[in-house]
This record gives sequence, structure tokens and C-alpha cells, in this order.
Amino acid sequence: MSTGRRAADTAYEAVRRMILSGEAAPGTRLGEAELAETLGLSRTPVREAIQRLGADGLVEVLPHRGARVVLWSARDLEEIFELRTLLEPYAVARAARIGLEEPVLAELRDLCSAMEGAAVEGEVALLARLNSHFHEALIDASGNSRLPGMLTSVMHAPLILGTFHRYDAETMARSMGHHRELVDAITARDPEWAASVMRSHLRAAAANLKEDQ
Amino acid sequence: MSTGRRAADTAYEAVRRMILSGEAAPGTRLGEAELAETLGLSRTPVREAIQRLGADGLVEVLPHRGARVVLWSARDLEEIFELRTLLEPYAVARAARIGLEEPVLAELRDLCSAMEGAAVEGEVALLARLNSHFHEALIDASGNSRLPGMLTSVMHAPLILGTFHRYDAETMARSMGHHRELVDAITARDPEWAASVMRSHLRAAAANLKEDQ
DNA sequence: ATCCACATTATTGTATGCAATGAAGGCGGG
DNA sequence: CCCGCCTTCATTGCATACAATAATGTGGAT
Repeated sequence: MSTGRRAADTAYEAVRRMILSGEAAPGTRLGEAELAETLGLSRTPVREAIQRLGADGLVEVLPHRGARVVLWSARDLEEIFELRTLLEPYAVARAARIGLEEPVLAELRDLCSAMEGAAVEGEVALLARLNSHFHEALIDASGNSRLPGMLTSVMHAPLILGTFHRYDAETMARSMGHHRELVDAITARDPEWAASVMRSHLRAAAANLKEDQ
Repeated sequence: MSTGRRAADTAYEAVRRMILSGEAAPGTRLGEAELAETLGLSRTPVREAIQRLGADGLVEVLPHRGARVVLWSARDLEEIFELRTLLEPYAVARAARIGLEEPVLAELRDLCSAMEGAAVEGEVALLARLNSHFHEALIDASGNSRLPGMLTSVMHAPLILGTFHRYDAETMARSMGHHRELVDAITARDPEWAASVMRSHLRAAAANLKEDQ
């Protein structure tokens, strides 16, 4: 990935990072002038960045009224997990059918190990990041070049972060187990197996989210 | 839908229309200054419009090198139809489960009639427009507010247009039949039926596309 | 005291000028 | 004659000034 040298890219990444890290909480107003000053840029690239984030579904832009970091309702989470339940099993089934190169499989296994480590240490933020990385890698491996773009709007880390925070030890272990099983299913080139595990993985996450909110 | 009074909206709709109507053919370069002059605006709102179209997947923007109307490869079509085959059956199943108000069903039936008329008259462009409208209505009826946005990038009329152009009389009649059956399945509140018909509808379209390219 | 109208103000939307980047063409060397 | 470098040019990217809009606060009337 090229470190975009355009100011608009800088702004995009900076604001995105603010949102994903939680520094800019949901509902926060994103004033163009304020951001521009903070980032040492003019309003033009900041404006472009905000629009892009709007297209990503991370901020809500109202004409003549500025932009705010989106607030997720219970219904939003429900919708998001339903769409993921539809698309991600498809992605891993495709990946399993195509078959992945050994280096890619190794990378996935490494991510599993790293996630297990983070889970044990209780480093939830790191875990959320690694988890996103893992899912993104699988989606990329599907061979459908449109899938990653389609899922960006429903794969935002704040959601996942919220998910992990609520996990007890058993649920966490189960989730980590799903990851391993997923890689094994793909390695075995069994699309049905892979898709089923992914469905379980996502429904388990959705159930956990539902139960306490 | 409000007729956006912002210049950026005007530009967005104008350029979008150029592309969807075929006035701006795939591969056409979209110069900011040129468009701005044509539309009687400055480059700023035109730029915003182009970015939005880029997010929609209608134009390809290369840093420092401008924007072009996207060119669809056979692989792109394959990917698109696979994703539609995943998402649209889900949408109609949901619609069937929820159940639609009679006025909505009536509107869908009217669309069927209008499409049948256009098909008989050979008005392919009109048919494509009505068809898009029909599918969009179904997607909106799914009750998942994220689905429409997700599908915009794969529901662009030029593709559909190309599809209808190749249809012979029998294939066309079958396609129109699918539409009617879809509405009936939803009216009967049978999710499985609705989803199956939609899958057939889309696979038939994909097969037709494949066969002659 | 409450409500409405109006002026004020903060912020977004648009235009324009300048800077920076990439492409094209010409010039010189091999 | 062909290849590579350098200059030139068109176009995008960015900054800033100005215009338009919506929110806010104030004053007066009921």
C-alpha cells in the first residue's frame, strides 16, 4: 500500500484513524476548519476526506450542516451482521475452492497466533485490529475484487471492538477456535466447511452483542 | 427525493446521467475544467461530483491523472452477477417475510406491466430503466437500510442495458415472467419462493451474457 | 413569561488563483 | 536511425477569498 502523498489522503487517514481509535467518539461533530487547522492543511483536502468517509459510512454528512461521526443503533448492528453473514461465508467458500498459496495460509496462521496472544493478554484494541486484518485477508482471498469495497462499510473496527469487550473467557476461546478452524477448512479446500464455520463465527458474535444491549 | 439545490448535486446528477445514458462512453476522459465549463460551474463542485461517482464505481480516478468512465471486463460482469445472486435473493426473501403494503405491491405490478410494454415495443433503453427501478424497489423493500447503498456499485444501468440488447423473444418473455412471479411470491409471503425466482432470474441473465462474449 | 421576528454569527458551499505533478514533444547524443 | 534526457504544456491538487445557508441569540409584543 502506497503511503499516499496527497494531502487529501493524509487527511483521510488521519480522520479515519481518529474515528476508529475512538478518539473521535460517535456523534462528534467534524468541523472542516477545525480539522484543517489541527492537521495543518486547508479545508479543501479535509472536505474531500470527509466526503470519502461519508461514502465509507463512517461519518454522516448533512448538507449545509456539517459532518458527524455516525452513531450505531442496535438495528444498525443487526443489519450489519446479517450482511456479513451473507457475504463472508461466500468469501471463505470461494477462497477454499480456489485454494490459497502456502505463504498466505502461513500468514493467516500467524494472525491466529497473534490474536490468541492478544486475547490472553487482554489487549482488546490490538485484538480488534488483528481480527479486522484477518477478516480482510480472507475477503481479499475470495478472488472477487468487488467484495472488499462492498464490505468496508460494514467492517468498521469500532463495532468489532465493542464486540470483544463483552466476551467472557469461554466465548473468546470459541472465537479464536473459529479462526483456526477457518484456516484449516480453507487449507483442506472444503468450501462448505469454511462457509459454515464463518456463519457460526458471525452468528455467535451477533448473539453476544444482542444479549446485553 | 429532493432536487438538490447544491451545485455539487447538480454536477453529480448531470455527469451520472451522461454515463448511464451512454453519452459518455466507457473509457471517456472526464476533465474537470471541461465539465465545469459545460455545466456552467466552477471546478470545485465538479470535482466533488467526480469523487462521488468514483465511490459509486462509475468512474475510475487516478491520482494526478484525472478520471475516466470505467470499462467493464467480462470478469467484472461475472463478479457483479455473483454478488447480485447473493444479495438480491436475500433482499426479496426479507421482503416476502416482512410483507409489503398493497400500494407497494400495486406499484411493482405496474412496473411489470410497463416493462412488458417496453419489451414488446422494443424500447430497450426504457426497459432497462424500468428494470433498474423494479430491482431497486425490491431492494428498498428488504428492510435492510444498508443494502441499497451496497448494491449501487453493481446495479449500474449500462450493464443491464447491455444485457437486454442480447435477449431474444423467448429469453425476454422468461425474464418478464420472472418479474411477475417475483411479485406473486412476495404477495404470497413465501421467502423461499421469492429467493429462488430471483436466483433464477439473475443466473439466466448471467448465462445469457456469458454465452455470446 | 412565552413566543415570534429579526439580526447576528458560525459554518458550509463555491469560485478562483497558484503550485505541483505527469505527459508530450523536441533536442542532442550514441 | 533510434534512444534517452530535458523542456514545455496541460491538468490535477491545494489554498484562500467570498457567498450562501442554517443555527443562535436578542428584542419586543402579546
